Amino acid sequence: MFLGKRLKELREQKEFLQRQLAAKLEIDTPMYSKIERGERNAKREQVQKLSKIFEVEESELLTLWLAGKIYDLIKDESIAKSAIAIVQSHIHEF
Amino acid sequence: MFLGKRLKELREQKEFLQRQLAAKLEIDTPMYSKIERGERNAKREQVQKLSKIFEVEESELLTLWLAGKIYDLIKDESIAKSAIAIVQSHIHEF
DNA sequence: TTTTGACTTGTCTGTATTTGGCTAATTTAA
DNA sequence: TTAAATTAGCCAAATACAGACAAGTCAAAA
Repeated sequence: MFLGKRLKELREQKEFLQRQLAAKLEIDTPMYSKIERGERNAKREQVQKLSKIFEVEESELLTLWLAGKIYDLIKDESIAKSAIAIVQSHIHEF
Repeated sequence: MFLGKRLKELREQKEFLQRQLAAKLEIDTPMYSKIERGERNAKREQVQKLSKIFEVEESELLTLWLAGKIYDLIKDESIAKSAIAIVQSHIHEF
């Protein structure tokens, strides 16, 4: 999973323990572990907190987080590519 | 919304009433109305039923349905484009 | 101008999914 | 072999959502 992989990188780089991050997010360690492995989805506010803790751009982590949510939606769909193409053609309006 | 717009087209083309389709899906008319206007999400099985009723390819409607779900996820996100780009680069593995 | 029929709006509720906590098991490091 | 860190599994609380129902709008017909 996109976000989890990056969180693990950052955590190891900064030499934090899962339980320390869990404490900062006010969840228990197993829960943090699940987020890191992509077994559970983080909430938006948690991602925002994590970007502060790790001192990276909020948009970096939020992008990975959103990508993961999209991926969960389409991962078992054979029509995934065409659905994404439709969305893209309507996104240019932003 | 993608699916709703197409459903309305098909319904008008075949001259069905909302209440007839609602009956076939075993939901009430307001519910069908909401699906058509994109105020509510159809379930996968409903989309499949509708493709049979309207005699169109199941994949056509399912693609629109999935596109709508993706769109709901990203519509308020400024980072939508980059998140989609990430997903796309990982989708080529199918 | 009433009535009728098609569709929409708003609200409520039961169900299903999500989120998080707890305990136990497993892995890793010393 | 311990001790610490991480993961797995299960249960309860919180949340989201499909669907029902009642009441509304808007046409066109009577």
